[in-house]
Amino acid sequence: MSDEEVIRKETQQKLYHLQYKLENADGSDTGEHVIIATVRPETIMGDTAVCVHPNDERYKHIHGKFAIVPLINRRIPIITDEYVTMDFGTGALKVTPAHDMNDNQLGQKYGLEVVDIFNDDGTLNSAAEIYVGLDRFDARKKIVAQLAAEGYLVKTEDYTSEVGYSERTDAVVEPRLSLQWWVDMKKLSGPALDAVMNEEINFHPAKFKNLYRHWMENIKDWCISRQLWWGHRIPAYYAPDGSFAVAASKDDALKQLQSSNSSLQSHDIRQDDDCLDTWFSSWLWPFEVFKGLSDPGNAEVNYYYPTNTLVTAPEIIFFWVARMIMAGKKFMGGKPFNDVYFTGIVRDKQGRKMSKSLGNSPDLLALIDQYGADAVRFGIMIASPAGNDILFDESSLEQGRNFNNKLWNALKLIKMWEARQAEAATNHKPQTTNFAIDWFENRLNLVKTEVNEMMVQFRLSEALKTIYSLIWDDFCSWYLEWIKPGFEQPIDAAVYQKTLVYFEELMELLQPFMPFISEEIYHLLQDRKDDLCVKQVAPLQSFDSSILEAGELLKQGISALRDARNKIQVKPKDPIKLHIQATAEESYRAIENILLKQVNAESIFYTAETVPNTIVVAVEKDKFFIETERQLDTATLQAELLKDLEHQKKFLESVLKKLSNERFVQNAKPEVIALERKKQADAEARIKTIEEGLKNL
RNA sequence: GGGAGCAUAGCUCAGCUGGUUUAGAGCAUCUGCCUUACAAGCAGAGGGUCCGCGGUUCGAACCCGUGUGCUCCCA
Repeated sequence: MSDEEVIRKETQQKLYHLQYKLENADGSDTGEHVIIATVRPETIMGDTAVCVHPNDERYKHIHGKFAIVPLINRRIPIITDEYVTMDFGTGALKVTPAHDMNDNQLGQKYGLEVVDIFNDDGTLNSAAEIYVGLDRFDARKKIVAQLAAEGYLVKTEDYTSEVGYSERTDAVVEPRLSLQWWVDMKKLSGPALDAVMNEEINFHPAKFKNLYRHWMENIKDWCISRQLWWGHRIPAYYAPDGSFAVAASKDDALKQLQSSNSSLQSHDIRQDDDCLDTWFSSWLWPFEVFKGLSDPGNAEVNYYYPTNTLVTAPEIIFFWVARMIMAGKKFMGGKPFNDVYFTGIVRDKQGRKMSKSLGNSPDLLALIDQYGADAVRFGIMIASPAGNDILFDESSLEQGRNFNNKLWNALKLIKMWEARQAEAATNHKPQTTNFAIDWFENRLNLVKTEVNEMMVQFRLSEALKTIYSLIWDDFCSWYLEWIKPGFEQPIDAAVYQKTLVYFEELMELLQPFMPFISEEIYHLLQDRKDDLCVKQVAPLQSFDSSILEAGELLKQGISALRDARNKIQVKPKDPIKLHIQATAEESYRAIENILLKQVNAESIFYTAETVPNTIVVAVEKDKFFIETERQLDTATLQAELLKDLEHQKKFLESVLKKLSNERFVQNAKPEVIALERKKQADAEARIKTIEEGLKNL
């Protein structure tokens, strides 16, 4: 059984002090004894040495002598090793190589005999010589009684130590030696290590390369025998004399064995009872699913191998990923896949792994009922960068649900326009909003490029965040508001058609993350015969950054004016008059209509001078003057402006400090310096604006 | 015991090659809005000694060293 399945528990035991008679090398009695302490007196029949620490003064005189195991009178050597703890028990250790891991290592080091005294069922076998057939615990009682009766038991004390129990049956685990099959890994690991270190195979995230390297450089041989009923039985066959053959069938094995012993018959040979480790079949998976090993070079394996991307958990890098790479290199002569994407483990809010015994796994179907399948996908994906565990929290599912709702409402809005657009053709003259269309088209192309880059790099949660923000912020909060016609006004047919196309393209981006709602909206927007889930993605298109910059100016202007309105408590319904002192008036031509509508201004004037009795707002290098009928609370305003002024001055100071540093100017890249100069100019302009604003109050 | 990783806002986390207006998102908080798509919403705001210390650099959340705390893996 696996070490993993051994549960160590503090257990109350008895420590028995037993005395072993000592003999000289020539077999004569020394008249002395050595006392050992043990919790498992029934294993003394497996003892093949007594070990003491070489520096232990108490035992120096017995080095090289022999001890006699009580009851069975086996003569065993006294050996010395620093492994022995002098102050535990009596400082003399009985060595039982067949039934203790550490003793086994000592046995190998000193070439000790191995005497296995147990049967598979925990009863004593004939090697024990006494109490043969008795259960180990019954034997313990009887042996203690006999040792006491015959004067070998010197002392008994209470003792607590860790004992291994079976995870499944809670039985005390008895270490035993058994015959197992192993794979020599050193021959396989080299090419597999190189493949990952040379980035022939790419790990995502790459941090797992370190872990992989350490494992591969310190690789140990692989025990592939498993004492289980279910699995592939080990294809090894044994002859009565202990010789063996590994073969695909019993007949083949017999033929092999007959070459050295022609009298062997089929009924003489016996197949190994053990099964192969489950990973021993799993490591064949990338090619044997296409019969790449059993039917080499067939059309399927030629087409599919190497595969693209393995998606798996970091905890099985060693068990599975490394071994698949080794098997691929060994049996196929090449890597099994190009990329490996490691997902995180979903944990509960307290960071615990989800498990049946803790009962902390969420009911996925119930969550899907509650939030929707797309919302559950969204909630998990938005929170899981590659290779990092995620703490499961329903609030991200809620975010997904709200996003679904947002998408439906955007669809509802656009569908409303469908009808009004039809009416529009006759009487009304539609308003033009070309800037909004141009801007969103470029914005869409830019974000598509970014998302594509992220997908190539397996930054999936970042890609989803980017798409989410494109849809919610850019499309819904900005674009739809910009093109939205006035109350019961028609929409320009061209704008409407463009909007349908944009919405479709957004659904195309979203499809891998939220397949259901994106497909549904795709079909509801326009009657279509094709399906989004199998649609070929259109090639990326370039974008015009000057239009994007104009869009940024527009957004900033709107936000700054809304913020100012908020602060001076002018209600959204109260109109204002807007005066703009612009460094470049033409940069406002395309966007002024949208700006006017979005900040509820009744008119826009361009001015070269400061406008008295207004509130000043700085946007980039320009100044916006808000003229309003409302009575203003100048005290709060002044405080706000002073706070902002302070901030800007500190900022300017830090920029100037950098620029006055000669070494910075000498060493930094020109574009970095240019940026710092722009920061300086902007900050100075803003400070001037704020100071004028203060004067204006 | 061996190894790997993590530490950034109240919470959960992004921040790719050191320089992008003295750090970003979601949730939570605060202010104002039941505005004809959406109150599961809209418009704004506040909130950070980027774990401590030392170093490299013109420049550090990011690179190096060290300490502390936590997590995972060990055939």
